[in-house]
Amino acid sequence: MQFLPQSFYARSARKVAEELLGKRLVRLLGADRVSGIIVETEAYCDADVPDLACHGDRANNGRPTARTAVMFGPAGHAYVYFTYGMHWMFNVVTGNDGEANAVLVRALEPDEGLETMRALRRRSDKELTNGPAKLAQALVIDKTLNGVSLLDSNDSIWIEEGIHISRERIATGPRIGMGQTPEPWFSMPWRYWIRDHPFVSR
DNA sequence: CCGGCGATGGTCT
DNA sequence: GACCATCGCCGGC
Repeated sequence: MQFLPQSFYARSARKVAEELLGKRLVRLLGADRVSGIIVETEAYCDADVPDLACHGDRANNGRPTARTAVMFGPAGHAYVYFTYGMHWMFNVVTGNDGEANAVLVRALEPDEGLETMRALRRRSDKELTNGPAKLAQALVIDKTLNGVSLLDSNDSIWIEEGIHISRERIATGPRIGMGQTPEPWFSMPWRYWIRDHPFVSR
């Protein structure tokens, strides 16, 4: 297996968000390998740029809280948080240790473990992983994975090399769900996706 | 099939 | 009360 090295993650969130497109997110469930190709991401708290859309900058004046502590830790770890009373979101920590940096993985193209995903999601195939909470459900991602390392297989979740995505196929735009977030953060084009891909979330 | 809308309901503010 | 969302239901094409 080719685990992405820590040096891949220890860069700006925007760079990592763009380069995660085409990589393979793998979850090991017992003997079952469940995986998908990453097709949509969002950068939060990019290095040295204040980001009021980001938990790490919005909460507690940019200081860590119990919820956001992992974001401030070393790159290459999972930041998993809970929202809307029922959904888990999977992020990867990027940037420098001590700074809040992360990339939200918003959608996958299912690859391995289709039968497992179908049993977990109970939806049509195109609805298996085309949204951040959907892919968390399809890969059984919850708070028990908050803070674990993605740099080896010890915690049954990691990211591998996948398929190459040429620059022409990458689209960018404002992030989803900005709500009352003020400008300029509301419109910052820190969402990345594979153009016209059927598993992108909207 | 697709878009709008209300309900959902834990955690942190 | 807001929140990095989804689902079921309703109307329309």
